[in-house]
Amino acid sequence: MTATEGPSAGEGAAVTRGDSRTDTEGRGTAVRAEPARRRGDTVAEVVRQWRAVHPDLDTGPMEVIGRINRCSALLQQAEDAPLRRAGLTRPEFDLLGALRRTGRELTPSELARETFSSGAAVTKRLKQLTERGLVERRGDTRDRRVAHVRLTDAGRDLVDGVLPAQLAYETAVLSGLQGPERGELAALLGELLGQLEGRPGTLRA
Amino acid sequence: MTATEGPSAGEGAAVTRGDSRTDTEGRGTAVRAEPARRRGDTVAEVVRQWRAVHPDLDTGPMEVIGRINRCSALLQQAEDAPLRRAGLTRPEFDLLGALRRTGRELTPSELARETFSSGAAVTKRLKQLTERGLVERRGDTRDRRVAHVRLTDAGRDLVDGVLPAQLAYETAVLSGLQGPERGELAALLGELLGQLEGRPGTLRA
DNA sequence: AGAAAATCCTTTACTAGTAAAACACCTGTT
DNA sequence: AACAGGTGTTTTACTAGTAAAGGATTTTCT
Repeated sequence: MTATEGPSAGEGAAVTRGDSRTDTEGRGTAVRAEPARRRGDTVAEVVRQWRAVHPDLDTGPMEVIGRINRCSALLQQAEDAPLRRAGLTRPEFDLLGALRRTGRELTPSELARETFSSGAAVTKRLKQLTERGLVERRGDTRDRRVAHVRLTDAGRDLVDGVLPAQLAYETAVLSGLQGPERGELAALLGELLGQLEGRPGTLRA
Repeated sequence: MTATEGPSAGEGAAVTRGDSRTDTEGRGTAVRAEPARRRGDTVAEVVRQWRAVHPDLDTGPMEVIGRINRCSALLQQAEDAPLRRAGLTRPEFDLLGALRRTGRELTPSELARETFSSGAAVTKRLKQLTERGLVERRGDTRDRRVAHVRLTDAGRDLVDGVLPAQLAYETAVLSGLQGPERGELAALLGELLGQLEGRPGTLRA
C-alpha cells in the first residue's frame, strides 16, 4: 500500500489531527473542496484519479488495500480516545492486554512477539509501565538472561476498566454495518488475514 | 504506516513463524507456542483468549477491527518493499502520488489533506523531496503565504516507474481471495469507510 | 573442560512524527 | 488607514520508534 493506495487516498496514513484547514476555496486550488461526501469514500475518489492518469493499470487491489489502510488509520485514531482517557497509548495497552489475555507472566521477548514490536520498544515501554506501577518484573531463577513480567493489581484493574469502554466504542463505530454485514466482513477479513499470515514469504517479495 | 517499516509492524522479526499480531485490536499477538497454523488467523486466537478471561464482554467488534488493523500492518510492511527499492518511504510516495494523481500543483495544505498528515510532516517531507529533485516549489504570485508544489520530471518518472510494481505486488498479495470475494470485501470495506468518513464526530467520541 | 555460537535483553545513535508556538501575510471592520 | 484576527507554512522542543551494537549468560561442539 503505500501510496499507491495511498495515504492519500487512502492509505492509511496518519489521520490528522486538528489541522486547520479550511480551504477558502476561492483560490483555485481547492483540490476537492467538497465537504465530506455522504456517499462514497475517499478511496474511491483516489482510485478514480489514478485511473484517469493511468488507464492501463489495474487499480482493483487498491480498492481493498487502500480501504483497509484507511479504515485502520481512522479506527486507530478513534480508538485512541478511550485509551487516552486512561492515560495509555495504544502500544502500552497492547502490552498490558497481552499480559491480561494470556493470564500469565511473559518475558520481554514474548511480549515483543505478542505485540509485534521490536525488543527495544518493549524495553522502553516496560520501563515506563514499571515506573507507573502497572507491571512488575522478576528475574528467571535458572536463566539469568531472562526476565518475567506480570501485571500488578493496578495494571490488571486498569485493563479491565478500559476494555469495556473500548469494546462499547468499537460496537458503536461498527453500528453502520447492519444485519449480517459485520459477520461477512469479519469472515472475509479473516480469510485474507489467514492468507497473509499463512504465507509469510508472499509478503516479502 | 508510519515508520520506516510501518508503524506497527515493526521489527525485523517480521514474519518469522509464529508471528502474529493483533492485540486487542490488531496489534500483536502471537500466540506462540503453537506451530504456525495453516488455518485460522491470529486475531481469532486473541479473541478466544479475551473471551476466556472476560466471558461477559461482547468481543464481536474485535473480529472486524482487530483484523483490519492486523491486515493493515502486514500489508504495509509488505508493500514497503517495492518502495524501498525505489528509495522512498511510504509517506514520501504518498505525497508524490497525490501530485501525480491530481495532475496539478498542490499547496502544502492540500498535500497534508490528501495524505492525511500534519502540515509539519509535509514541510519535512517536501524539504527532502526537493533536495532530491523530485518536486519543485514556487510561491504564489498573489498570496505570498502560499506555496505551490509540483513534480519534477524525475519525480513523475519515479512514481510512474514504481506504481506498476506496487499494483502487481498488491494483486499477488490478494490472490488468495478467489472469485467474487475480493469485490465483496472491497464493497463491505467501502461501506464501513463511508460510514467512518461520513460521520467524523462518531470517531471522536 | 573450554572456546565458539546462540540467546535474551538493553543501550546507543538516529529518524520521523507530533503539538504548539512563531512568522509572515492577507482580509475585514471600523 | 490601521488594527484585530484569520490563514498558510515553518520552526522548535520533544517523543517514540528503529537498527545495530553491546553486555551478560547459556548452550553447543569438540
